[in-house]
Amino acid sequence: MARTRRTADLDPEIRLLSALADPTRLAIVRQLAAESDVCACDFSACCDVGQPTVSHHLKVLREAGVVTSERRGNWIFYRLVPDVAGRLAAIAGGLVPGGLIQLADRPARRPSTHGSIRPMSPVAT
Amino acid sequence: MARTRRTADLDPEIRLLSALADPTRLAIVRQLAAESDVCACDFSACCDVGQPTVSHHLKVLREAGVVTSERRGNWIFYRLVPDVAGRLAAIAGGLVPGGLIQLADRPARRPSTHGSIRPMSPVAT
DNA sequence: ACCATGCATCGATACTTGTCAATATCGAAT
DNA sequence: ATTCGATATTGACAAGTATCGATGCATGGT
Repeated sequence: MARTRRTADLDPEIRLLSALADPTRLAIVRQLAAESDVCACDFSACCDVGQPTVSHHLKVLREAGVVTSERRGNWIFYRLVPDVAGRLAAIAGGLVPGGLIQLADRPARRPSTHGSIRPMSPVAT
Repeated sequence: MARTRRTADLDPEIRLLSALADPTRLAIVRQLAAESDVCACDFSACCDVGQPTVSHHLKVLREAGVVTSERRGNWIFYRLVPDVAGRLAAIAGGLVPGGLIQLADRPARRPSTHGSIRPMSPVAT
């Protein structure tokens, strides 16, 4: 049984990463970054998938807080939520190796629960 | 039939995003960002999954170019590949709305060409 | 040589997801 | 009201994947 896999109730960062981790959706998002105001009908052209599929991906992006939609007459225009790049950059910032978010202290390079450390003599208990 | 869903042969950016878009793997990567040199055995503790599952996720991360492994005695230590944060930040940079990569021009806020949804040659009006 | 330990691999299983065809809905124009 | 065009929704299906138990394979200590 899968333990924690529900996409719905995950934290926003996983939602954001998941939303972007698909070729079609990344293409959509990039087109939005370039044009900033794109009709839904334009995506089917760029992404080589059918209309229902585009609609599905737009819904995923909407629910992940990546895009917003606005109806204008007969068609619907999409925009990037402004801080998407910032949110992604923040995740990247948290991954800087020697990072800014240094933890309190790092006792040593050793496995935690395992008696001793040394690469040479792990004497269990 | 799924059209383009193989994780294996996707472009590296999708690979990176997919690798990070999982709670367990993001936790692993964050611990690596904080400690920079972690024994595989420590991840099972932090992530609340079994050992084979951790091993699987580490493999995914390795194949996505996110981590490297080094055997030291009886254990295997993992590290973040240094430029992971940079690669993610680069993706974020490509998503800046008014972005640096502005396209030529945006004549107006209008759908490209209507009359058909499917990929077809744009009929200039 | 043998055994113990840490990690990877295999096989199975359940859940998730990307896709499409068909259909419904919504807004505008007639 | 009717019709038409643009999107969304539904239902179904195939492929992906996260997980686990069992097992295999190194490595190091006895």
